[in-house]
Amino acid sequence: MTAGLHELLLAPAPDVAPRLLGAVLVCARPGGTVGLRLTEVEAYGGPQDSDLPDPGAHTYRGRTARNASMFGPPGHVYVYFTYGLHHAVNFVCRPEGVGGGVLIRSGEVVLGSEVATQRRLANRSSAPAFASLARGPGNVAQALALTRDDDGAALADLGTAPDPVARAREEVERRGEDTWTGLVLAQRPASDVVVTARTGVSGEGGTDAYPWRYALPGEPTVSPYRKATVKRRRTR
DNA sequence: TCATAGATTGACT
DNA sequence: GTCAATCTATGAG
Repeated sequence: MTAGLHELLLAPAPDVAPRLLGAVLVCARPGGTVGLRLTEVEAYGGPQDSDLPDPGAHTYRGRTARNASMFGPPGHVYVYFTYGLHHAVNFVCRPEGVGGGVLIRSGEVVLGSEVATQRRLANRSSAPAFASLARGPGNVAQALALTRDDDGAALADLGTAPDPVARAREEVERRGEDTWTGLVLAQRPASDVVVTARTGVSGEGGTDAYPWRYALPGEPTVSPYRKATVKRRRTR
């Protein structure tokens, strides 16, 4: 028997993150329901989380209006807006006040791929390939239709199942058209996990000192590793 | 008040 | 490989 979701989310993010691989995130909305099997996540520590402060985390410099939900109770989502056009989704972990979380970077769409495709088409000229429906944090949020409006929303514990996709499908049947967000954990934790430095994080937080990016091996839905971009000075 | 960088993405050279 | 989309937070002036 495994611990429940909310118990799991009390642990430090680097412990929680690999355990979430293979879990299925379900976002039911009036416009359609999408289920995502998580294939790539990143851990972000809170300022009080350990002896190793995390300069790559939004919470590193303390609480602001934007990141407040990261300091809230675990088992909720933190959705932030970045680069003026993308949203990204985190699960809040650690007890209230600590400020840690796990960023959902990529996943395989296992329910509602047609809905997800339609949503992704809003920003593109052509339909994305199946594997890239939810590849990269911005695309995950778009496929699931998560925005700042969902920041702080509760994450329902849908239990642990040998077949999380089947379990998710059941729950969608049972709950019907209501708006809700939930997670089914995989009964068997991934035994083989790829661990790397975090993508797109500049400075010390993006180095091997923080090997907090976790992915399932051989999954086409995992985003390619990118170094943080070095922004050049604007020429005018 | 202004400048800069960012847990990014898609289009383009 | 480069670049633009342009919100949010921070630090310098």
